[in-house]
Amino acid sequence: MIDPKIIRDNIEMIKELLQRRNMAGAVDIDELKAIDEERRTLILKADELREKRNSASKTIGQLKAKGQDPVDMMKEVQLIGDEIKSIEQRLNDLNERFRELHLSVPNILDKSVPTGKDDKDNVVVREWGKKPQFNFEPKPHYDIGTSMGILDFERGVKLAGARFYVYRGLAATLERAIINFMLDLHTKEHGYTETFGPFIVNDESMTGTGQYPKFKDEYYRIDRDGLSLIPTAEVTLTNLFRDEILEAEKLPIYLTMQSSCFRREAGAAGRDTRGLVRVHQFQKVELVKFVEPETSFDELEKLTANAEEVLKRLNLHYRVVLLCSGDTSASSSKTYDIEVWMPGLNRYMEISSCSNFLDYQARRAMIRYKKKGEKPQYLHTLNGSGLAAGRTLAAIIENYQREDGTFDIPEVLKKYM
RNA sequence: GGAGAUGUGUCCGAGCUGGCUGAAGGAGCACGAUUGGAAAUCGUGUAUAUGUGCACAAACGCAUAUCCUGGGUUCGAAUCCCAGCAUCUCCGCCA
Repeated sequence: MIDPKIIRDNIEMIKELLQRRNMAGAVDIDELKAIDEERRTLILKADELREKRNSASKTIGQLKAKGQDPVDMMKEVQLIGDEIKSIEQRLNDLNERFRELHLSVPNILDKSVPTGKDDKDNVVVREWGKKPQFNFEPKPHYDIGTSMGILDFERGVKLAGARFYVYRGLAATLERAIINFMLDLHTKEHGYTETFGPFIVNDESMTGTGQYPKFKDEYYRIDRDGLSLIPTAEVTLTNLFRDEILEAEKLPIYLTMQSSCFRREAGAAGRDTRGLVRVHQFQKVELVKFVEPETSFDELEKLTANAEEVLKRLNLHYRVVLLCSGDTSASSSKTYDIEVWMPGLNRYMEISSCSNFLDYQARRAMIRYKKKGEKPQYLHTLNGSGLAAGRTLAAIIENYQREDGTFDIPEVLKKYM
């Protein structure tokens, strides 16, 4: 959520924002404004009536204490009560609709974000390493893994359906090694605190980070319990401090957590269907930061660098892409994607996404901080993958492959095997 | 899953035979007085949200709401009723 006062006073700016984000029709800003105005007059009205009722009730109490029985006055106040009740009912409806619309308004974009329609308009900001050269035709990871007997897609389908897979032997061990390596790097060298929490969370948590209410179709929800499987540990980590006021001295807070991530991938049918690239369950090491507002863009650069460091140590060629206005997610004000080179697929593949949400999530989730002697204010949240483990496994298989159909283990992972 | 108990401010803790209680008392914290300095002592202050006033913002004023959450009864609810949630105890179950 962005500050409702900003919307109130800058209708045109918000409309422009929707244009740039390629979601012009997605939110009815005029309706939002109209509802906001109506609810404010009703709040005023209701408050005035309550004031009247409070003072009248007080008088009634005093009169009764003196032994009188002010029947007329009580009748009168009862009518006020009825009026309040009907205003409250209308107000409830309005507030609900207002919140619905308000939650749908995307975040303000940072000035540095290029205007563009989709991923074709994203801007490559840097590259690291170079594409490996092979004196044979490099194969995709799923062919290598399947023929080695370490990736089993058929049995994944048998167990759970399309886009599920099974790791056997080396693949399972290697992914575990990847996760441990990444966690060690982020905790021992980058200053993150290793955290572990629920993979299943309630609706408030899913709303706090922006998954609900708009994108309900993309996640697995257990309706009888009102709980959802997390699509990323960002949900668990960012909601840790929901409805809390943190002391300023505790900031910044850096957290990392490994989790399985569950996504329906609705609407992605037919895209990247093969292999480990797009699946319903994958493992990921997540990075989340809670910071003071003035520092959040510096923190974004550092966060992205932390994720890049994983690829550098694995010696995998990658590039960093600044997402354009149309490709940046609604909660984010600025996002860098890190894309690793996949020789077998012959393209770059997103392996991390690092975003600065400003106070957008903090406002939804009511995460604030307080300096001594000052009022509480919303802090800024950031997150990034550090990295997606399954895709890292796929990248290693493709980049480290040998002509004989097997692959090497990156040097830094050997001690984890 | 079954039975019972509990749920008040930063914390402890009164109130719960309905009105004068945003909430006694204590602790903590902040500031001030006292002191050569400190302890002790004394004084003052110590929530959040929303709306509104001041051209805006800050500060401030006013109003409303908040005693786990949501409903209800009542002229009026922290106090009564209902539902939910959480914690604790006992039983059941279990990696």
